[in-house]
Amino acid sequence: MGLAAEDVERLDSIIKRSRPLHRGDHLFRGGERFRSLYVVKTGSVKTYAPSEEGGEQVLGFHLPGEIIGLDAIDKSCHACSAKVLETSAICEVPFQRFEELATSIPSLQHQMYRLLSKEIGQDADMLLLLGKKNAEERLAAFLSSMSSRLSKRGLSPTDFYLSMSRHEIGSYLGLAVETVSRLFTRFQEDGLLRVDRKHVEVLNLPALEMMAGSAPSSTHKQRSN
Amino acid sequence: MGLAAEDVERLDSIIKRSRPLHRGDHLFRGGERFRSLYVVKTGSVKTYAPSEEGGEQVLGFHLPGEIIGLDAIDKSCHACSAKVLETSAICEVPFQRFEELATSIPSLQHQMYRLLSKEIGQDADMLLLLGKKNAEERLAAFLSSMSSRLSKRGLSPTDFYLSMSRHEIGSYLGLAVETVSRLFTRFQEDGLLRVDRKHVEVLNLPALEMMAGSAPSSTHKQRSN
DNA sequence: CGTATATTTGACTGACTTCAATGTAAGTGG
DNA sequence: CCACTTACATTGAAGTCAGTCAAATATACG
Repeated sequence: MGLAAEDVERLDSIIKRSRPLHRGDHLFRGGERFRSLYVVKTGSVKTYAPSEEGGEQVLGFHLPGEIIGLDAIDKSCHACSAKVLETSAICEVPFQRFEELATSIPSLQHQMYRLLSKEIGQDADMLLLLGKKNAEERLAAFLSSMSSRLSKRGLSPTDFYLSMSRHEIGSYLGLAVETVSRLFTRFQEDGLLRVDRKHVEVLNLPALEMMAGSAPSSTHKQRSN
Repeated sequence: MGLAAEDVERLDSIIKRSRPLHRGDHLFRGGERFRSLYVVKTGSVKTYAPSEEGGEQVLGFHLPGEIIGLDAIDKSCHACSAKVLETSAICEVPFQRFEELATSIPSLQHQMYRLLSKEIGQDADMLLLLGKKNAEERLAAFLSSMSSRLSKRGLSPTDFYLSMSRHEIGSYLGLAVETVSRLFTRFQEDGLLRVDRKHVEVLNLPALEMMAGSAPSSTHKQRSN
């Protein structure tokens, strides 16, 4: 990270470590005042915006090492809600104190810029996915992303458990639950995966990544706007 | 903005003002090294990612007062390209120098965080649009957005020229050109707009905003995942 | 062990895309 | 100034992917 040892210590001193949270617990809800950023240590979290008519739009899934709440700095109150998907350890970083600290540590400042910028870049990838890719490519992209993010944390890139439901995956990818389910079945039939409920074994990662990279599998390509 | 006069002056001193740029000029291209942020003074700019097969995905349209390039801070090279849509005045802000300056002006630092965070929030809105809204709602949202952004700059919220083509609008909204064209026609038939080529007169802004707010107009609602 | 919830599977439908053709504006050069 | 070219926009017809509806399983949980 390029932080001196004493700086790391100072940063460490403002971080709050909570006891483990459990499935269904909220880190924050839409409308609440923004006070802290949250870092996932273990487990997983989803962020979502309650859309009209009770339905919810899933905005993202957050795995270990990832940060939650960056979108709330601007409005100083949360526009979305964050809910824990499985028993998780989450660190809380009070933003006000963090900002004061960052003022005196330029390299921390820079890291923060990069972090915010990275989030914007990832959103652009997602925009591309939702704007141009078909159902098959979307699920392939989702699984590829999970694979690479998990492996960054030293976990298996080809064998993992999905903590979110098919419905949540569908909401995130802009697809109906049924479509997600059918695709899992098809991917399995095609020998790309072995799926057992939440458990996924990726049998052909390169093929999955190829598919995700917006190379339509079939001869006809839709949505080539 | 909450900046002292002398700070404003310091900020002003690092900004480069270029001569007017013209339709088709690039601010930067994907792959180039990131050096500066760009602020639109007058005119408009589109950012886009060249997708495979020559097609391009439009990522955003940038109007006066808006900032371009925030996504490149992280990777220190541009992931997308930025092209001027009409004769425009653009300011260049060398990021390195900006960052140094921000270190000594905490309120500028804070503004920068807010700016980056706001961008993330807007991307989330767009995710929701692409994930859940139908064609009609998308175009309504696009027009509402244009209207409100223009009026923020003191321009008419109900009478404006679109500097981008129907094709670019379609790409941005994840729709085919033909769909966009048909919707313009329909909106006009329904008395929401008067359209003449690039010129748009909004006749019923509240109705348009209502439509954009994801309240399906017809009785049947698709994509209610 | 029974009830609620999640997932899967099938049949059908429709919104939007694709294909195709025409219309309109803008630009070029003789 | 007017053919010619090119790009953009509109409109119609037809096809398809993914959504909706419906029902059967499978799983979770009190």
